[in-house]
Amino acid sequence: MIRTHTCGELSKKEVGQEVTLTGWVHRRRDHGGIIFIDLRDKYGLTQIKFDPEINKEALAIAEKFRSEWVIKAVGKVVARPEDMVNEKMATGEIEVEISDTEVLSESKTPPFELDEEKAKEANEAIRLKYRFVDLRREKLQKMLKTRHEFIAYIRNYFDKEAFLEVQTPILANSSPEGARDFLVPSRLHPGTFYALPQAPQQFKQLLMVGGVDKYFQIAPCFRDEDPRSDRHPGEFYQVDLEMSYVNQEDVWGVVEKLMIELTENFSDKKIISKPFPRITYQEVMEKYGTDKPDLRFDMEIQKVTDMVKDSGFSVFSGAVESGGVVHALKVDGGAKFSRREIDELTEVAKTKEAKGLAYITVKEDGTLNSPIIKFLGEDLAKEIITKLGAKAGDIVFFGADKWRVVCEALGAVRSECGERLGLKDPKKAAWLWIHDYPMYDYSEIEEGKIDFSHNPFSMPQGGMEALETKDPLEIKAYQYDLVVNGFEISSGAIRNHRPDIMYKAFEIAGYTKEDVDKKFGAMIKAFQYGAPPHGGIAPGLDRLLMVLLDGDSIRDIYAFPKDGQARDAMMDSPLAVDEKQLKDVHIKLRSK
RNA sequence: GGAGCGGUAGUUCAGUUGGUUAGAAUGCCUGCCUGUCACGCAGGAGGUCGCGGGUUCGAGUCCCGUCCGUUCCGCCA
Repeated sequence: MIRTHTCGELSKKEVGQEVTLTGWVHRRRDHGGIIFIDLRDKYGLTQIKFDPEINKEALAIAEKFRSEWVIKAVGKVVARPEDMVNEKMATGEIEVEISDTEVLSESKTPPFELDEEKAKEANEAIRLKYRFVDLRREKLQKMLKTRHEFIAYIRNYFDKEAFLEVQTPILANSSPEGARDFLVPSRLHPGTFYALPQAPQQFKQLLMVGGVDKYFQIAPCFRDEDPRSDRHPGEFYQVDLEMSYVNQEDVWGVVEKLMIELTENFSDKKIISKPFPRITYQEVMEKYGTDKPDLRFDMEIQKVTDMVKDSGFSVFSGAVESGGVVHALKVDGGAKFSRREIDELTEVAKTKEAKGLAYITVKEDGTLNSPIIKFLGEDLAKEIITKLGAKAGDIVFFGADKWRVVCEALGAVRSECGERLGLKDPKKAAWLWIHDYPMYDYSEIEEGKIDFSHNPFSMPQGGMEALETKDPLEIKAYQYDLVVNGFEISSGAIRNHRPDIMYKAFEIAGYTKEDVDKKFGAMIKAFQYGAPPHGGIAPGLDRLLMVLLDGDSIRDIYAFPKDGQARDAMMDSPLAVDEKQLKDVHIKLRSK
């Protein structure tokens, strides 16, 4: 080693020792005759001193040092004078008197300041371009370390639980359901393509058929979709797992225990409820208007359809007459929302296709204020307010439309109110399970057509009998989600391992036997050779870390994140490739 | 693909009803300084106000277009 110690470890114990330190010049304080430098490495900061009485040549070299130069410095550890101890520094009791020094590597002036105490964080675009510099900052060093420990913890957990980690192929097949694939052209087989896996879904199920019994993988997943703040473009990681001979409870048990441990070991958040609450899809949509509710605060949506259907207020009664519902959301302390804020909340509701947002405020003197009272009637308004338990200072929002629109619009308003009223406490973790997802739903693409509402590989509740006898829209699947603080962390299911039930399930969604054989040939074939019942789940590693560490963006969780356009600003990818490379893989670009 | 917000010094930002030579902090450079620790003091360099067009006597400021960034919607089994 070039160094004898790191910049984070020297203390009074080493006083008198001759040491060699290496690192970046973090800050320099040149007093003319004497120069102090805070030398930085991964481990910390140490003040080194260049003194003409110790060594004039070293001082002369140090005069040239600038920010972010990489240097080596040899000297003696000395205790600082009593009144010169720096309590803010871990190594603040000592300093090193340098007798010999050397430049290992010069640095251009950094494109942004690294000193977090001195400067605000630079724009993300410039930090991504110079990620190798940005990574030196304490915040990102901490992220890398935590991510490493997080993954190590997970691996150890599953190892102890007798799971086997198996690497599944990165070059796989395009999957017909789901997100857009990343395609990889085959050179050996002209005109054919691999696809990067959106998830190891089929492989892990095949591992169950292959007798692995309990599988997990820190699995890279690839989806070619537009990014969001909680969705890293292109690639991300899942803690993928699958177990044989299990029911929902078994999967939940394994994952819930892990999530509790991860929350408690890697965040300062207190889990609101253990065991995690379990809510059906139907109930969560009606109460919270989303299948990823933030339960750090209560604020439940309530049904008022029956109370208002004969009110004569056309917005309400009209919605009911055309098969819709009227739901209400009471917001404690919401009466203080300004007209402008209510308008903004209305815009939020409109993003979920609501046409508007009716409301009644309860003023401090208990009287009601609302543009809809004259339509609704004073008495009915009071009755509703009383029923909902609204008191002075509260506001009640109403949604009147189709069931889904009302649920989702009020759900979005609920979330926004929680945000505005400061109810999303960063010191809390509200986990919950959502289960009993519908197996089918009306297709969003084709009017009237029935399609899988979630994962086509899920086992329908009631099995073959349900498929043959029930209204498809009434059939539930053994399908579940895991949510924390309003983020969907994971989806999972007990899988359909029976070829006959599989064909039937796909038939209802409009797929023929031939379609299934063609698209899921390997899996359907495998299920004909003795497939154990199995199920699993796949928590998103990056999103989970982001939530636990309170990151603003999923990009904070990666060493080398893509930018908002799915580019790597540092490597400048994606790039055009040589004509020869294209020829090798039998690709001809369409001329522009 | 659609909508909102933004683009001024290396960086983070300010810039009034359109009005002289576009500012601050920090960084950078030079000089001074032997106990600082976000050292201090003095001086200096640094700007295609994203780009193009328009209105105007005059545009960083107003209008149109465009590019880039960002958030949200669509999309994400």
